[in-house]
Parts: sequence; C-alpha cells; structure tokens
Amino acid sequence: MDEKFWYLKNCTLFERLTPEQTARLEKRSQVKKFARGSLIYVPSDAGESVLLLTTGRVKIYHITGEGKQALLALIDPGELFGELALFDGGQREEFAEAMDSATLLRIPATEIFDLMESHPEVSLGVTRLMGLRRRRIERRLKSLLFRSNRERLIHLLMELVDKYGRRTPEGVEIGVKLSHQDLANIIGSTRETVTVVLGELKAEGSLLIKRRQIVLTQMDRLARSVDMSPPTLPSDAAANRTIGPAAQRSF
Amino acid sequence: MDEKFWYLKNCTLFERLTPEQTARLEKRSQVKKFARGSLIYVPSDAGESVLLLTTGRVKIYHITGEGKQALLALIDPGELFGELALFDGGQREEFAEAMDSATLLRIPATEIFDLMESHPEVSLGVTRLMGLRRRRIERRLKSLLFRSNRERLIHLLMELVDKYGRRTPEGVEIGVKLSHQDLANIIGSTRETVTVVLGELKAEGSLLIKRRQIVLTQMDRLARSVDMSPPTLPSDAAANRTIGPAAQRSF
DNA sequence: TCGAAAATGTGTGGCAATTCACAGAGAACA
DNA sequence: TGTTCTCTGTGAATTGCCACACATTTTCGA
Repeated sequence: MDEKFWYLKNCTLFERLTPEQTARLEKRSQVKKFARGSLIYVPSDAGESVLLLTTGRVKIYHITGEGKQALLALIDPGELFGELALFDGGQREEFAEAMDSATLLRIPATEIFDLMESHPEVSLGVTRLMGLRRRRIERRLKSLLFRSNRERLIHLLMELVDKYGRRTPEGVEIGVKLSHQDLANIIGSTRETVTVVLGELKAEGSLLIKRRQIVLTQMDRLARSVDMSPPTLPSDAAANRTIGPAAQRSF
Repeated sequence: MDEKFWYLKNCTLFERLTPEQTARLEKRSQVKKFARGSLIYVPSDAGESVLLLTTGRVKIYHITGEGKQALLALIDPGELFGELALFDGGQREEFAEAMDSATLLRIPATEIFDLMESHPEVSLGVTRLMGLRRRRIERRLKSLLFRSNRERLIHLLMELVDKYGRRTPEGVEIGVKLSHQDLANIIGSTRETVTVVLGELKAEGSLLIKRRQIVLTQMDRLARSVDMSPPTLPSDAAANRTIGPAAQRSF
C-alpha cells in the first residue's frame, strides 16, 4: 500500500470505496511535488482536476489590483482543494501556492464525476464538503462586514482555534504558525495594525505569545466580547467525523 | 396544473423529474405565505426543510452585535434557499425576511435527500447550486478585502448588473429597487457614504438616476476602473441555463 | 556559528469613513 | 390633498486605520 493509496483511504470522502475503485482512482491520478513558494495553479488555468494534499500546506489567495494578497483558505494534509472549478465554468480564479514543500494527488475531474454518478455517498460527500466550506466562507463574510480590525482579528483567532486549537496548561494554543502579515491578509488589514492589536490583547491578558505561538488564556471572555459562543476544540470533538479529519474546516 | 406544481417544474433542479415524482414532491411540500416584513426563519431554527420562492422577494441577513444588518443574499422567484442547513448541523444561522408579500414552497429535507439518492442529476444539481453560490460568496469576499467603499460599491453595481441588468438606450439599467441603506448593508458601509459615492459617480458621468433606478452609462469604464471584466447581461446570456433562470445568481 | 533575511515593535501624520444632526424630497396613506 | 413616514442629500466633528519610516528581534541557511 503505497503513499498515495494511503491518502486516498484516509480522505473520508473515499473511505467507503471498494479496493478496486480505489485502485482505479489511484491509477488515473498522478502524484505531484511542489517546492515551497511554487504555484500549484493560477487564475485562468483550466480546472480539469481536483487536488488532494498529502503533505505540506497550501494557501489559496487572490491578488487585488494594488497587489495585496487576500488569503482565502489554508489547506492541510488530507484536504481536498480546487474542487470549485468542477461546477463553475472550469476555470481557476485564484492562486494556490505551496507554503512548505508539498506533495499532492491530482485527480481528474472526470474520475470524480464518474464516482459521483455511481456512488451516491461520494456525491453526497462532495455536496457536504461544498456546503461546509460555503458555511465557513459565509461566517467569514459576517465577521468582516461592519467590524473593526480588533473584532475581525478576534473572530479570526476563534476560527484558528476551531481548526488548530490545542489545550495546554496555560490556555488554548493555536497550533499553526502564521505571520502577522498572513493574519492581516486574511482579515483585510495591514501588518502593523495586526501587530498593534495583538499587543493590546496581550497587554489585556487575553493571550500570550510563547515561542512564536499564540496562546489564548481567556478564550471564553474573548469570544463573548465579540458575542460569539466559544469554539469547540478539535481535540474535544469526537462527534463529527464526516468528511475527514481536517477537511471540514477551512480556516 | 396548479401554482406550486408549476414552480416545481420551473425550477431547473426538478425539471427532469417524472410527473409521478413531481406529484409526490408536491404532495409532501406545503405552500406558505408571508406578509411584507415578516420573518421566514431566524437563527437557531431547525433547518429541516428547503424553501422554494414562488412569488415576492426574500432577503437573507445577519445581525451584528451592534445591531447592524449584514445583507447576505437576495432571493428571487424560482430560487431555492435555506439549503445550507441540510448539510451543516441542521440549524439556521441567519434571518430570512420577506421584502414584499411572498409565497413559497416548503420542501422537507428528507424529500430532497431521497431525491438526491435516487436521482443522480438532482444530486449533481444541488452540488452545482452550492458551488455556484460559494463562488459568488468568494467573489464578494474578494471585493471586500482591502477595498475602499468606492470600489466595493462599484463591484456591487457590477454584481447587480450581472443579475438584474437590462440594456436601455441610455445604458444598462439595474432592474431592482434597493435603498442606499440596503446597498450599504451589502458592502458593510453606511447609508451616508453610499449616498455620497453614488453622487460622485453621477457627477463623473458614470451613471444616472432615473425614477429611483440606477442606470450605468459607462459600465465598461467603471468595470475597468476596478480591474474587472465587464459583466454579461442576463438578457445577453442564452448560453448558461443549468440550474435555473435566476438560481445561478445570488446577487 | 555567523550573517543575511524575515518578522516584529513603535511613532507620526494624513485621510477615508463613521457618527451625529438636520433639511428637503418622494412615496404611501388616509 | 394634506399628513406621515421613509428615503436622500449635505455638512461638521471625530476616529480608526493606513502609509511610511525606522529600530529591534528572530529565524534560518550557509
């Protein structure tokens, strides 16, 4: 059982396939490797395939007219991405870039369609994936409209906890390393503002920075300050395995 | 052939069903009427059904902590809405309000699931619907991040043209009546700012206001000023009938 | 382990956008 | 036809955020 095969099985979307189907899917797909910083696809590329990330991390972003990078999603191993072009004109509309050196599986769109037709649960799974991501995007939209940079940042921290949060003695640690610039690119702000606001939150005792990592010491209070219900940590959640370990979350 | 039956057939999602299936779907659904301003659902409602709007118009929005209304979508006759809760915990997260008196069909979630299982093209149709709406939301997110109110408003005007645009001798008319407050609620700005920016655009000769309606006299120039490609008008588009006349567009 | 490159911290001025406040215009109702 | 209510227009005061500039710290590859 070689590596890509393993990852096919690991992706909940495909876990119910018969061994023959998995083998076929594997045969028709190809493994690709990308160096850190290289582009996996760019706008106007034909979107004839779906990508399954096996190792590394990928960011999906858009470049505005003034050259600013609007970060739309972070993809972790086991997650499917680039699936939107399947149902919408077949063209990419953003950049996908490897943040570390990454390996991924390129699955032809036709394979997915075949599977969806023959396998109702795959079809349902894809729909659910689209739905969960849409929900996530909509939440993000809400967290941006009418909100100050402080509120946006707090919302973002909650999203990050939701996806990467780990309980530690000191509080909830966000298990992913993002620069202030990255955070700014997600909430549509500037690097300097993020630095300042994070500094304020630290001064207020809501969080602390340990070895380049953000630890929320007052998560509940923070959440309530922007009237959100505190997020559940992934480690706490034994309940919701539907699409995949990480594939449900997109930020 | 009564009214709701007609609308079932009109919704492209269901157009391929056999008469028996349509009849069954009709029998299990119920027609509801809502007066202008009344709420169709509110957050934390159970999302056990999908709504198909037959007459009137519906707005979907979120209320922020400070009481501001973030407008997420406008629904027109023939469009399906409230479908997100199907795949995501089954809870509503926003308000749906009738803008005019509206009649709609409430379709139980179980019916949709049954159809999706037995009818691959329904399943595919739902997925495509989710995908198109997700694309739309993502575009909106991009048009918000890092952009001034002027740019946001121009982007919004282009979206409105895309959905409601009509060619007239004077230019492209936006065939929908939205107050400045509504526009502000979409782009996350204030009523006053929208008034001012619209005034500027009028002074620059980019648009004019005729009988409470916006007419873009320089659509292409406007689009290029925010580096977009000018939208195609719905009247020009004979090409893309997939989901439904309006269901593809969500703004 | 050192040196370059990347990331963070801080201040200052400027401007875009919000807030508040009120006046006029249009639509809706009797 | 007036009365009321919702919309639109405009101005002044205020502020939150950005742009720019620079110092300091951390990271990471050679």
